Amino acid sequence: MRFETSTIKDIAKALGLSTSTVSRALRDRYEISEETKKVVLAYAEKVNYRANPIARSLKERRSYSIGIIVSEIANNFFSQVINGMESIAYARDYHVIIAQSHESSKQEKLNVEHLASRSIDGLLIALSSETQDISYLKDLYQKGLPIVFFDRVPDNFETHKVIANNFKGSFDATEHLILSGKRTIAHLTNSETLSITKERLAGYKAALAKYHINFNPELVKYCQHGGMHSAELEDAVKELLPFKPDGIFISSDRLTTGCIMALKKSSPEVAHKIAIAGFTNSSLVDLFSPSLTSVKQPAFEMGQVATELLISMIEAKRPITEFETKVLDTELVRMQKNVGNPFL
Amino acid sequence: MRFETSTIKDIAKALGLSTSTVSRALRDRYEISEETKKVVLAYAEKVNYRANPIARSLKERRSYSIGIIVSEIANNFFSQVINGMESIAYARDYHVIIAQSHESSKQEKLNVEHLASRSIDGLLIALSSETQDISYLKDLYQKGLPIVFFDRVPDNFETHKVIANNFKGSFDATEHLILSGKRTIAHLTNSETLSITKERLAGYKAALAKYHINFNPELVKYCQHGGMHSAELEDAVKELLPFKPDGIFISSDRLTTGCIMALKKSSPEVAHKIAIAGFTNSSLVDLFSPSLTSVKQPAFEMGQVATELLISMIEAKRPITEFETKVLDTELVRMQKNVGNPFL
DNA sequence: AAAAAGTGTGCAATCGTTCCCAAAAACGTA
DNA sequence: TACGTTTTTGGGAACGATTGCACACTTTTT
Repeated sequence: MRFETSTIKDIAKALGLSTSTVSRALRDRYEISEETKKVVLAYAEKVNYRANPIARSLKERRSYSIGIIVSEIANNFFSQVINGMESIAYARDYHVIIAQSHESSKQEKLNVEHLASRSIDGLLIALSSETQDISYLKDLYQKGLPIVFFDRVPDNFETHKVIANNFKGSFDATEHLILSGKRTIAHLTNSETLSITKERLAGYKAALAKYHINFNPELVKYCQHGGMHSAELEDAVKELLPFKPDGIFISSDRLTTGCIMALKKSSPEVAHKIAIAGFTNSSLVDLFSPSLTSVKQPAFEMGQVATELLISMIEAKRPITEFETKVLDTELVRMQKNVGNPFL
Repeated sequence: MRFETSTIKDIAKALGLSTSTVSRALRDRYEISEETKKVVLAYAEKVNYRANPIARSLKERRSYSIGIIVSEIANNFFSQVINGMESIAYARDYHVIIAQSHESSKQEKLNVEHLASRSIDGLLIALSSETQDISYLKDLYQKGLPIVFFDRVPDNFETHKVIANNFKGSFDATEHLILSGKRTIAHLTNSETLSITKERLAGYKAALAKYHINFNPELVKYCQHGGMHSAELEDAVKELLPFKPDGIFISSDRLTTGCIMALKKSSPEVAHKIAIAGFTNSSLVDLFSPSLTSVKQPAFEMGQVATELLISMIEAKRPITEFETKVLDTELVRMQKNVGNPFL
């Protein structure tokens, strides 16, 4: 079960050189004669030499790999973010290791520690909806692991962060509902502890205030597990319906699709009467019935920006003291009236 | 930028033992006195010792990690497969590295070679729709890398494979369309070279034959890039419409959603008049309008089975000579008549 | 012509483990 | 007591790469 790959030693032996010389020729470092370099490179090419990244990692104490933690890859938003991350990472000769927390803080910690022990050079993480205690991340950070947060960020952690303009996205979506004549607008959202939850709630409230609509806390429902359990969502929807909302603003991808599903299942007769606006990056919204207004996050770009920041930290010569929080604008995609109408 | 973790050497020094002894105590191998073992384990626990997987990989020439190649993680089917793989891998102390081919054979090869150089212990792969030449996989396999194919498998490669019962799934879906009274049934499918394409086409043909409907090759459209380019899909749909199909059977996840989208975009007036049946593992089909009949693959289970087979290969004492191709049954989820009707 | 500076190469240590081999300790038996 | 056997431990060589240092050789400087 073992590979037969040629090593630097094999090359050295074959060419009658020392391993150091071969290494230098390959790495193109230090002064080395053009001639020997050419010979070595040619031979390396011939035997299809590939440096062993494991050995290099051990020696250099770094792995040229970046860890990514998201709650789920089966999520439009996150898979798009990951694609953005990959695009930058590959271009800069890093590769990525993806792990899923499944919205469990325990799983999250396990994954982070596993990645750390595999000598990742940096970590890109969106916190799980359960996560409260991030002290283990602080420890790792203090030990020298660069970390960049995206989407779901902690507020008591000084490092680079990349988020969407959650306040504005929520404000716009809520305002859109109001301008379409809705007055009893419910808000279905994620775990109360998440940064995105707070920011999106604030945007929702601000829009209500602008149009002098009273904020009713009973119209806000939190989902501790981010909609991972369908019962959680169905309960929330059930509790909202008695208030007869004419609009719902939903604050995350999974919740948005889950809510429509729950609505259709529990009360198909009202499902089409409630206007829905929600965060989602699903490319399939055009197919949904009832249709909805969606807030799209610049997911791909978010992944790119986060990765650029992380790599800059990794490759920084001196410790970084100034951190940025990049805020990217969301896009409001208004419901298309005729979509979902079977007679068109 | 470096971690301060304690090594086996540190423990040895602190306890006045040799590294060999400490290693043995930790690994629980060879004969070692209960007493020293206890002391070592206690101290290791105290300093929170974590073995360095990189060093171990180098020494043991294995990494306890499994490579996964799919065309895209932003695909319901594949993300579910990956979840199945993770579940088994983690339980058996392996971890997974995911890479995407984006349906490009070049990217696929690059990824595979990168994973191989990172000393993965085995590879789980679904071929890209572009892939024709798998000689590089054969090379790796011959050099000792265990490979298990799933979903899209080559026929000229002797190893374990896990696939869905594509013939039956297609047969059932096509038959369902026929039984709902459709007679001009088009077939939109993937690249002609893929195993799944051939099998699903055969199922489609068989169903037609059973009901004495002539097979018309012009009603079959292939998408070389698996629907990665929306133009490709729109063209295919446009070419099909003149034949006035009353039903379409679509053979992959991305194509199914993409086709409905294209249909709605190009000819909203007929979109709801054509009955659609297609392979998809989207959890959102209930929201789609027009609604459709879907063929669901046991994705999670497929991932589990493939991973179990792979790990059995990795851990096999002697070379394996008998290979199996596991075939898992699909499930037909019939269209719900009232779904998609805004007046219900 | 000798000293200084510059080039190209090899030696050997190192990263953190594992494991072969041998030495030491403990025990048993004659 | 002497010797063999078993158990436990330590020494040290790998695994494949990088790199500081020393050394040889060439070229330049004085």
